[in-house]
Amino acid sequence: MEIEILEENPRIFPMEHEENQKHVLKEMDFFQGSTCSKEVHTKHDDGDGDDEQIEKSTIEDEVPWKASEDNNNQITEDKIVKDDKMTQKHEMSQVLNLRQATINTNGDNQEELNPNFLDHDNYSNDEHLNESGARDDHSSNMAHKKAILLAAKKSISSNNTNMARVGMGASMSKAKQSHEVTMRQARVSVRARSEASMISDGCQWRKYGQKMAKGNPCPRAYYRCTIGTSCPVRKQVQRCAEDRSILITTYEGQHNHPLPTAAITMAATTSAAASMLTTGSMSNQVDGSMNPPVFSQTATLPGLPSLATISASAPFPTITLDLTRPQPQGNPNNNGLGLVSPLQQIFTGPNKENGNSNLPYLGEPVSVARAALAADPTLAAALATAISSMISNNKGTVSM
DNA sequence: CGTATTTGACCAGCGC
DNA sequence: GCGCTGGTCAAATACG
Repeated sequence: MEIEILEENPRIFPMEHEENQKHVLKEMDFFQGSTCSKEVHTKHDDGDGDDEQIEKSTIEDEVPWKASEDNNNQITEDKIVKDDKMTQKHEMSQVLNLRQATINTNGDNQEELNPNFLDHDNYSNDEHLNESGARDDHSSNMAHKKAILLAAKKSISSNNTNMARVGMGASMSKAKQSHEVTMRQARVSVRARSEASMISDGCQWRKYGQKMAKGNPCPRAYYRCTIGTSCPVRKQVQRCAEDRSILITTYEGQHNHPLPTAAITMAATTSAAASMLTTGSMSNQVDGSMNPPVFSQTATLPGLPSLATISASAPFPTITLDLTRPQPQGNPNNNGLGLVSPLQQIFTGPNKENGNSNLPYLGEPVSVARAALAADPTLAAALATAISSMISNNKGTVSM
């Protein structure tokens, strides 16, 4: 798995904002008790057998995470207090937010429903929406989207500014261009072995293009996020030229909407890995400048010599996680995906032997997720999302 | 019929 | 300036 972070603040979803946390809490409450994954996964199949397989795999892959969620319902109060203490560490805030979103299933925050939540038109469980009173006028939103797009096109045609473009097409308003410049600087690349045409990350994507890239016989597919209204997040999917069993997924931009439950649940676990990657001794190995982030060299993440490296040609740092690489035999902490010692520590608890107890301990529920992570390369996408979120929250505290 | 995908065309950036 | 390349658009097509 390879993760490239090209900007200091690559927030896929700015969880540190209170409103967004409320979104998450509301969503978790909202979907609680529903059958796993049905409510958050719409059909992705285009009619052929392969994608049908993908859909089935997605549902099956959801199960361990649902189990993790259920286990979190039984989490002790002590553990919650333990989590509260974690909030004192700014660099741990993302983990806590995600965990709280996971364990808070009693609906305490229902009255705090953010009206913006109603703007998201792709939560497919309309029945639940109606029951909760949060009606989603899908057709109305689609008409609104089209109106916005038409306005944007008119704007760009009559307002030929010299604003710098960031690899975008021609049909974009000045305001949107400005937005894109800010939002699309983030980039996260994931390398994972997968036979599927696209790994499932809990989000909804719509394909908008495909190109043959130079030096690779496999076409590169372009997707955009369709969950939020005019969500700027894009992703590219391409098979590795050297090893076509490796799927390279590159995410770019920040989601402007709450993540679907499936993505949140996965991120709740994988954010632990993200935390490990973006905190601790990492700053010892890279340039110490705080802002803007500039890497002067390639660094190997501590404890993850074959999983994660950081490198960049300034000013864009690159974190590279490669779960496709084989791991040494006989390592008791090897989970098969290269998530050796430090990540194992996150999953199993603080390792007092090496003195590094600053890493987040997610407790027993995550052991289920660990198994899922070991068995499911699609979680790489969730990890990428989590890492992006973590790094955004670590701005100023993590040297990148 | 509405929505998603495909695919050729178009545009901008970049190197020569 | 020109050609190459990557990224996006949008009409055509497929699908449920």
